[in-house]
Amino acid sequence: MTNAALKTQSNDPSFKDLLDELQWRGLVALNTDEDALRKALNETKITYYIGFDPTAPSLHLGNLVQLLIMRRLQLAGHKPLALIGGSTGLVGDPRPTAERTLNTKETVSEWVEKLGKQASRFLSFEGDNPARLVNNLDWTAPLSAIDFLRDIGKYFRVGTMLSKDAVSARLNSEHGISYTEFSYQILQGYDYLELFRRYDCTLQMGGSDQWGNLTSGTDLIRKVEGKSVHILATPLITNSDGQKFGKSEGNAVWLDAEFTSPYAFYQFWLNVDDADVIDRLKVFTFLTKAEIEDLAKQTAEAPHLRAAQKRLALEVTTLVHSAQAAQAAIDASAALFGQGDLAALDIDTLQSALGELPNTQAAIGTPITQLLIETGLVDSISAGRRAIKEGGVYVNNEKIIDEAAVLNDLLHSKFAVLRRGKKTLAGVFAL
RNA sequence: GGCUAGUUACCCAAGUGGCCAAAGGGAACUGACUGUAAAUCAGCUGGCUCAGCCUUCGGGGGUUCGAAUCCCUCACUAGCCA
Repeated sequence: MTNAALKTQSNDPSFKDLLDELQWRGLVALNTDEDALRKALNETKITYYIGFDPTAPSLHLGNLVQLLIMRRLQLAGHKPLALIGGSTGLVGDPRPTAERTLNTKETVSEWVEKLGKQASRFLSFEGDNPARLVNNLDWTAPLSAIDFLRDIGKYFRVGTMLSKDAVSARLNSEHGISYTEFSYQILQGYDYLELFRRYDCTLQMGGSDQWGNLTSGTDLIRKVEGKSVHILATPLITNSDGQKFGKSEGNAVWLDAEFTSPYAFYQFWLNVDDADVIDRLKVFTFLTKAEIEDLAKQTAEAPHLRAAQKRLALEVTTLVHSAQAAQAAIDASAALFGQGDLAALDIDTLQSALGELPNTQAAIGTPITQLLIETGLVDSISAGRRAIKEGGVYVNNEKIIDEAAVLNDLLHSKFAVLRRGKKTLAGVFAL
C-alpha cells in the first residue's frame, strides 16, 4: 500500500515559503486573511483538512489536485486530515445544474471504503506528521435531528445560507433545490467545527466552487468557539479552450485503474494542449520551478517534440499508478504509435502492448463491429457501422471500408490491433 | 391547499394531431491539415436481423385510423395566492 513515489517528493526550496510556491503553482484561488495564513504556515505546524465525498466508486483528477496540495503541506511539516464524507455523501452537495440522485447507504459506505484507500496512497502515514483518515459519519450519525437543529442549526442564518452561490444558482434555476441539499453547507460547516475541536484543525482547503461550504465552517467556528480559522480554495482547473478539464472522450479520468487504465491515463496526459501543459506540470507534479521553466522553454522552441507532455504523463502516471505501470504505458505507446509497421514488432512487445489496452479474445471471422463493442471502442453496432462509414476504423493499421468486415488478418497469427480514430486503440487476441 | 406556467435526445432549445427518430445551437466523435497539438473546414451523434423495422419527447392511463402534440391522473419544478 505504500507508494514509492512519496519518498521522492519535496517542495521546491527555491521559494521563500510554502504559500509562495502554492501561489506560483496556481493553486491559490481564494483564501481568508492571507498574512495570518502565511504566518500560521510558516511559524507553526498546523492541522488541516480536505473533504472528499463518495459520489462515485473512484476519485478523479479534480480530487487529485486536492490530494497533491495536501501532500505539499504535509511535506512542509503540517498534519493532514483526509475526510471522507460518509454523511455528506449521503446528502449530496448542490451542483449548479440539478438535484443529485441519492445513492443507497450501502453503496455510499462501499465508496467511502474505496476512496479512503485511494486517498491514502497520496499521503504519508508515517513520521512526525502522519496523515489521518476521518469520516464525518462518525460525528453526524449519532446526532439526533433535534440536537442538530438546536445545537447547530441555531447558528445558521437562512439569509446567509440563501446567498451562497451554489444555493442561489439553484434557486434561480428552474430546478430549485431540495431541503436536503440546502442543508449540505451546515453539515460541512459542522465538520470543520468538529475537526477543530478534535484535532485543532485550523485550515480547510477545497475547490473554489466549494467556497460557500468552506466559509460555512469558519463562520460556525467563529460563532461557537470565538476563533478565527483559515480557508484556502484552489481554482478549478480548466482548459485554455474553456472546456472542462479531466475528461477523455467525454468520460471522466479516474484514478482507479479499473475505470481508467494506466495506459489511457498516460495517454490523457500526453495529449494535453501546449497551452495547458505548463500549468498542469505546476499543479500535478513535484518538479521544481527551474525544471518546469526548462520544459516551458523546450515547448516553446520545439513544440512537436512534446517534451513537457511526456514528462507530465510520466510523472503523473508514476504517482497515481506506479513506475512500472508508467513504463508499460510508455512502451505500449511507443510500439503502437511507432513508425506504423505493426507487423515488424516482435511478439513479446506486441503482446504486452496489447495487454495495456482494452482487449478481447475472438475467433477469425468475428465481425469487426462486434470486436469494437467488446473492446469498448464503440457503444453499439450502429455506432460501429457509423465509425466504419466515417473511415475511422482500422485493423492492424488497415482502414476498414466494409461495414460487414470480419476479422481475418492477424499479426504473428495471434493478435490484431483495433483502432478507432487516431488514438483510441484496443487489442484482439485470436482464439 | 388553490391558481398559472413548465418537464423534449449528453446540455441548451424548437416543435402544439400525420411531412417527427424529432429544427437550431453547444459539446462529443470521425475525416482532412498537423506534432497522438491548437485553430480551421467537412461529416456525424437512439437501437436493430439497416433501401426496412423497432423503441423514444417526466411516469401511468385514455381519445384517435394516427399523439411529443388532445384528455385524465401521478410525480417533479417555477411564480403567484392562502
